[in-house]
Amino acid sequence: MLDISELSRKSGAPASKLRYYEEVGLIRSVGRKGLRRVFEPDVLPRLALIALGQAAGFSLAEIRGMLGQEKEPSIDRDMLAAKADAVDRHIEELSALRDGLRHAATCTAPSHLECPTFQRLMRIALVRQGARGRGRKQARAMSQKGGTARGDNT
Amino acid sequence: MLDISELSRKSGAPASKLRYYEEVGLIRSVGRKGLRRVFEPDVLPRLALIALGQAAGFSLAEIRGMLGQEKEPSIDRDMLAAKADAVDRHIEELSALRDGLRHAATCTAPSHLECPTFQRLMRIALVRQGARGRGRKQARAMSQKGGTARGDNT
DNA sequence: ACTTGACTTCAAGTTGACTTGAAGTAGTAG
DNA sequence: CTACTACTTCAAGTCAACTTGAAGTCAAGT
Repeated sequence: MLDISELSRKSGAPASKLRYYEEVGLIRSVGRKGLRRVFEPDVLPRLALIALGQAAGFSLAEIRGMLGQEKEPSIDRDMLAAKADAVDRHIEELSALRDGLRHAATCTAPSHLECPTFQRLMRIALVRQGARGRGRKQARAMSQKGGTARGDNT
Repeated sequence: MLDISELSRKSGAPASKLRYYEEVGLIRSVGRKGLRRVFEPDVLPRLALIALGQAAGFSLAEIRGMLGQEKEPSIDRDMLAAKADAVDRHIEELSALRDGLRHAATCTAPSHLECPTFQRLMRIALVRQGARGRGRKQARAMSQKGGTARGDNT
């Protein structure tokens, strides 16, 4: 059993974050000692899991969905596989970006704008921009709002 | 010369975003026709460049720094190379994550918590969490705030 | 000349993920 | 028994990157 400061120390997350996570249902404390939360040690791996999900680009809401409220994470395997695919696509995009950046760094064309590689990059960038639902925040915000997102004014 | 709606249509970005970008100094309009902004066509590649930077995980502030206010982007090549390296590190992390996710999706260990691969994943996640300045928003927020970020309450 | 509709400004709102601050409480050391 | 300190709650603030809304303006078509 851990109190919040121990958990904070061991996990590296500030106490405020841990309280927040509890508040939004990502972790649970198993009781109180006086006022103080008491955590089971298994929240540590769970926190790691959460950090993992974030690193992979998922929102806390998505992560909560993936982890469920069970004690044992019991992650949906199809979900996981789908997420892996999503990460993979992200990686491909980033690879293209990296290549483009490297090229741009060494390119001697008079202006980047005239460099074909740079132009290819731009196309990639535009594709990304145009892509909906790629797991970033605006996309989610839009989907919640219901999507008449292009019209600037009525 | 383009007006904002043409630019919006061609770039795929809503007009509000374009106004916002101008406001924060990412793009410039070269004049007005009546009230209406008039843009030179070269803001199109510039917008692509901005989208590119975002895709690579940079903040608009960073991108503004990279692009400078010159008309010709004139990107600092060392900067670019450094960014490419950063993207590369990000890719490596994501690759590990993807591998881990895939494994987790097919892993038959009684609980993920007991699976060694999953544990490795967690270590990666914790490393990521511990790493400062990895180019995401909190990191930036911290660096601006000046960093006494661990102390929960004085 | 007048209407129209696409633009304009400016302030305020939104979202996610937290942090910060004030004010209160309780286990523990002395 | 009293201080002390580390916790507690709750509301409010922050940050980036935009979006939304209200109210105004102006160029062009009829």
